[in-house]
Amino acid sequence: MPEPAKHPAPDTGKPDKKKRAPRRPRWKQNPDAVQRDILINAISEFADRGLSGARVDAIAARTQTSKRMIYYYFGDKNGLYARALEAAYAEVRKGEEGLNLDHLPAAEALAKLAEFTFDHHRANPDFIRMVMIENIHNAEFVGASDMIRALNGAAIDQLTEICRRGAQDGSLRADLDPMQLHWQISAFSFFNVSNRPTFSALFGAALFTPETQVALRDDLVRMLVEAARRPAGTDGTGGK
Amino acid sequence: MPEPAKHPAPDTGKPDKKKRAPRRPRWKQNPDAVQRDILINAISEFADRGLSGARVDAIAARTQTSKRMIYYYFGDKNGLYARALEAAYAEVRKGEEGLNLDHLPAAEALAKLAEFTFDHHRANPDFIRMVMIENIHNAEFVGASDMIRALNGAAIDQLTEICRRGAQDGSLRADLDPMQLHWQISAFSFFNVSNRPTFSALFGAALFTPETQVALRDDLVRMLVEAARRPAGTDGTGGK
DNA sequence: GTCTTTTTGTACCATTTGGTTAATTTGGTC
DNA sequence: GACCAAATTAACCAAATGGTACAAAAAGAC
Repeated sequence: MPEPAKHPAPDTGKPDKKKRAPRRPRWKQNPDAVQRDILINAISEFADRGLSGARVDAIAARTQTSKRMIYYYFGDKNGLYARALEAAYAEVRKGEEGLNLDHLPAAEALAKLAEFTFDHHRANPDFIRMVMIENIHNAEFVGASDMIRALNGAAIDQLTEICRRGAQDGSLRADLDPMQLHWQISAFSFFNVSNRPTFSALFGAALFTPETQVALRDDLVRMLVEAARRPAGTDGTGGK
Repeated sequence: MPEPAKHPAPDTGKPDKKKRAPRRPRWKQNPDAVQRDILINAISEFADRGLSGARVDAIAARTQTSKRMIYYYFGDKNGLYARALEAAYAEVRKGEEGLNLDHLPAAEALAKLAEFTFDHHRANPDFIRMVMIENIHNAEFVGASDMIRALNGAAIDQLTEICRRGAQDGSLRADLDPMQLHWQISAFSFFNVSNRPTFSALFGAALFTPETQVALRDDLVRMLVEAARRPAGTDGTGGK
């Protein structure tokens, strides 16, 4: 990770306050690193304070660069937010790549996907908060991003494939709706992170200890997979 | 609902712009109605735009009264927000009163409670959005309100009672945790409203037609109640 | 009625905040 | 090494915004 280029030397010449010869410190160009620096810190600030609550000056202060550069590269606050949102999606997406479900029996693939989603959401609270903020703003920016739509389309495709295999070999109900499944998995996994503050404030932190979280997750996955199997004990495939 | 008291007559005297004798229109005092007017519109504005995004001037413009009165009654923006949050909780709470679960078998009571929660959340999007905003702000204000804590304690008590009865007559598993049940019911019901914007933007509105919502709800309630029953088909109580 | 307290409207202010102007340096090219 | 576009810094600005000062009008006490 290349440093965002700053302060190579505090300027050897005298300060010289006069308008002539302001004698600024030397610096190196590094547009990519500067933009990444800005985006990373923008995500933090937006996730912390929301779109309206975030301050451009605060983002600038977090970075190694200046406010002017934010406007130089991203136009305005909303432009920065839109790019930060996409960056957050992309970042989270990277973490999903390792998951390989194709070789697993459908029911197990479903269980593994749900389990992974729960853990992954939990590990990326800033991303969750960005999505919360988007929802407060009626998904104005998510809707405008082709990239984000493509990313989520892939998630549905994954589930569609699982459903197809499950229906084919009879391990899962044939009338499952991939979108509804996605909705259910997301609901648990998302809520667990998004509403942790109010839930903790009202009922204490008991549900959020590592052990309880695992128990909660496993209960939910079991419940979900059970519901996705054939109605009664018709079959038995997929039982580990 | 008493009108918030305003403009009973547009002032009979001449306008008279001079500093002397401004000659304002007559008005009647109605502190309660004015405060309610402010709170209702504050909830709308905060729910629409978030705590930082909401503008005190915009709230004032929504009311029949003036910005000055907001500060007179609520001190500052945060004070108004805190009161609006409490008012939103209280308002939603009122809608929960009719629910009478004590005379139902435990499993049915659980089903009815879950079903009701789903519908009730769906019918109160502004309340959900206030809670979302609170979560963005780390539940700072929820945590500070005894009233809100009390309200939610009651929700847990309700579930505790159901669990007790269910364990006693064997219709529900004995190891159920009321708080976890509350978490599960809330997760579905809350997410369904809170994340509707992004979900719609990404996957279309199919999941949010009235019919699909009912189907979604019933699936979830069935799933949840099924998981809360005794492990296998041990018993059979509660089957309608 | 008169005096005090509460409630309301108008105009205003200080600060914050998103955004900009203009100068300066870098790094490459001819 | 002169020249130029892209990158960067520093200082600045106008508008928006939370909050107030002040005076006037109704209500309430006596």
